[in-house]
Amino acid sequence: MKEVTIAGLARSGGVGVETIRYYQRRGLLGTPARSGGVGLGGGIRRYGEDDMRRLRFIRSAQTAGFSLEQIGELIELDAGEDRARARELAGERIAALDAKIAELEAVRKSLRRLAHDCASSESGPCPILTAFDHS
Amino acid sequence: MKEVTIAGLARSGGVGVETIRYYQRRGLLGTPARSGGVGLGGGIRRYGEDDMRRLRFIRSAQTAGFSLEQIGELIELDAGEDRARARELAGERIAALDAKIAELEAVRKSLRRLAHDCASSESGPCPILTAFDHS
DNA sequence: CTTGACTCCGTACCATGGTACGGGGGTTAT
DNA sequence: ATAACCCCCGTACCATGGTACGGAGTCAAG
Repeated sequence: MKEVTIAGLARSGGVGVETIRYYQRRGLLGTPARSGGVGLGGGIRRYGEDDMRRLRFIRSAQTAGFSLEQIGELIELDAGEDRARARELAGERIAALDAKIAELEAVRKSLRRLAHDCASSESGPCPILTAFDHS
Repeated sequence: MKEVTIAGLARSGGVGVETIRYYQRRGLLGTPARSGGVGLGGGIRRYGEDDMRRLRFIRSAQTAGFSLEQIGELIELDAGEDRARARELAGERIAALDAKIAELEAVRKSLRRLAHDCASSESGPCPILTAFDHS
């Protein structure tokens, strides 16, 4: 069942070991019992498929623009099955994504025009540097 | 010629006074001489159209995803007329915007599907909470 | 000529999402 | 059994982009 150490888990998620430990501190990932646990300082923790799925979830949700705090809430919902709340969070995020995408598209459009104008006129001030004035 | 105090400038840009002062510390905005300058501590600084334009530039460029440091560079280019560098910065930003927009669109798409699935099935675990697993 | 709103400035603090350090011990191959 | 490498944990630090605090000076109105 493919159990790995913290470094393996980190690699599987494309993050650093310290990031895993950070997520544990934030309560987003659990800290498995130490195996081989021999007295002082004990052994080494082993992570399995569940942890990898959880980690992937965190990274995906993060890409989706959820903050770590919101991700924590999502994870708690997972236990509580509060579908309404989950949909609410998703809806909020979709609206925010729509707005952000529209904004970025507008910016990209004007930046493209500017870069083009700048390239096609060799004299005078570069329009990139003055254009942001008009909005 | 409509000169204002720092609070007026801040309002004109939709930011707080402290933000203006922060930009000054960062070298993004200048600090005009104090008018009424009477001895110890002097008078109050007045800001004009140039400052407002500069502030608008900063906020717009920020919306475009430039960091304050990059904005500082852009402002320096404004004096130096280095068109090639300006185009380079714009090109980098456009590429980054393209990537970010594509990413956000992908996320939005899956989130939309998920919210829909969650709404249309009233039993079992809400798919929002498990779906991020598959990518 | 005082009151109240505003300014100046330095310095400290905040949230977010990590990243680094260091002293300890564990595990594995040679 | 010794080196080379990994893990554990607490604590400190980092970048970014601000926000807050507090004492002192300034300015316009009443």
